[in-house]
Amino acid sequence: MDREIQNGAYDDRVMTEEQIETLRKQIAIYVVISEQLLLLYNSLSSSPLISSGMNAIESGFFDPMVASSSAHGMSSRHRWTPTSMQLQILENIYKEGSGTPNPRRIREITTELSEHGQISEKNVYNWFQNRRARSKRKQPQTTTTKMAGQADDAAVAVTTEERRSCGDSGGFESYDHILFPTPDLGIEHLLSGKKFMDS
Amino acid sequence: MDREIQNGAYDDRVMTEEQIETLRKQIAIYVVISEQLLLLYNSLSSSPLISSGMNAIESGFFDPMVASSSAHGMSSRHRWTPTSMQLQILENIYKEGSGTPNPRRIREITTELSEHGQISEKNVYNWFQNRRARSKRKQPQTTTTKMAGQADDAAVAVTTEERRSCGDSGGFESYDHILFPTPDLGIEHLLSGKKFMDS
DNA sequence: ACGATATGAATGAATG
DNA sequence: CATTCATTCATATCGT
Repeated sequence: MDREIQNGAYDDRVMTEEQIETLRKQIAIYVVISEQLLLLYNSLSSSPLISSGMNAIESGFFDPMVASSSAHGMSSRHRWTPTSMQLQILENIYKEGSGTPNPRRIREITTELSEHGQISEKNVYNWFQNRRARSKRKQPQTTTTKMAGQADDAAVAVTTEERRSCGDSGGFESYDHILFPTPDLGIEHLLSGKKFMDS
Repeated sequence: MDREIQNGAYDDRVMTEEQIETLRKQIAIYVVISEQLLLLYNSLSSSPLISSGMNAIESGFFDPMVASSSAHGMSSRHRWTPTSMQLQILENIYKEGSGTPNPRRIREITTELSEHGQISEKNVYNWFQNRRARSKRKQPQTTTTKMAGQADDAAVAVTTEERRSCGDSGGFESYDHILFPTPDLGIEHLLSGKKFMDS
């Protein structure tokens, strides 16, 4: 693949491909781990975990967002916050649907989503409104409008492009506040329990 | 009608950053999932779980650059920090009564500010949003401390400006788009063996 | 180092 | 729909 150097510095990217590659590996590994664990669990437990659609997750078992909010008492649930499940579903619908959810559809969606958490039609409606409005903001970039004639930082090159099609790969972009513990969220601490910190 | 042709765009995050973010999120998700599953498993069995399917990881398969990443070399995820110059200009404009940051105006401002450092329309937009919100909520006044329009802006700006000259406007993003792993790495297939919409 | 504060950014909800 | 407001999250900086 060819990349065009816009700033003349192909080497000063904050993250090298190598690092990125590592990230990818990590993900792949986690996929495997999760699958293995799931299998393991299911093999010796009568409690259906995945067979029932991974309800454990929905039940707040793992949803970090829910967990965090509830930890705070959650008494102040002024503003609805979609659970990861709900978000995923919404994203899915958004992707296929022309983004023009008719009232009837809204109702359906709401019903469906209500199985994964508290939600109202209004929420769904708003969500789609916002989703659409916000994706409207691509970044054609091009701040070069009239950079006048200064010549200080030519290194700046907002390589913007590519719409915000982020919701795709899984629609899990709402995990921003997920606990991303320490930079070294290696699997070590996962595998060795919480003892790896001991040293 | 002038739809956002190619300029506007309050959302102009460099996509590399975004993609990396997505990767990080995915990993984070897997971390959580794995932890939960592990916990589940362990609660049911005392068997050596680690030696089961995780060997692959420990065997060095897992090679995180994690440790080196967020140390301080900083990856891409940095929030914009206005330079003193930019801040002054912003404050100026804010006070001038153009408290109505019209999209049009935003663009102008951005262009101007971009001469003093990396900045995007989104940054400007956010800045005004926050500035206004903050002013409103912050009415405690009476605190002759150092509020009002004294030297709040300049002081802070100068302080942070030099100090935080690390990833500032200079060498920010030059990286191009990174290749994205297969979207299939999403945890969908993990979470659901079924479809979400049973409608 | 940890905790408080300031502030950039994300986003649900409201308004036109 | 397009914008704007309000609330919240996350992180940088500073204080003890």
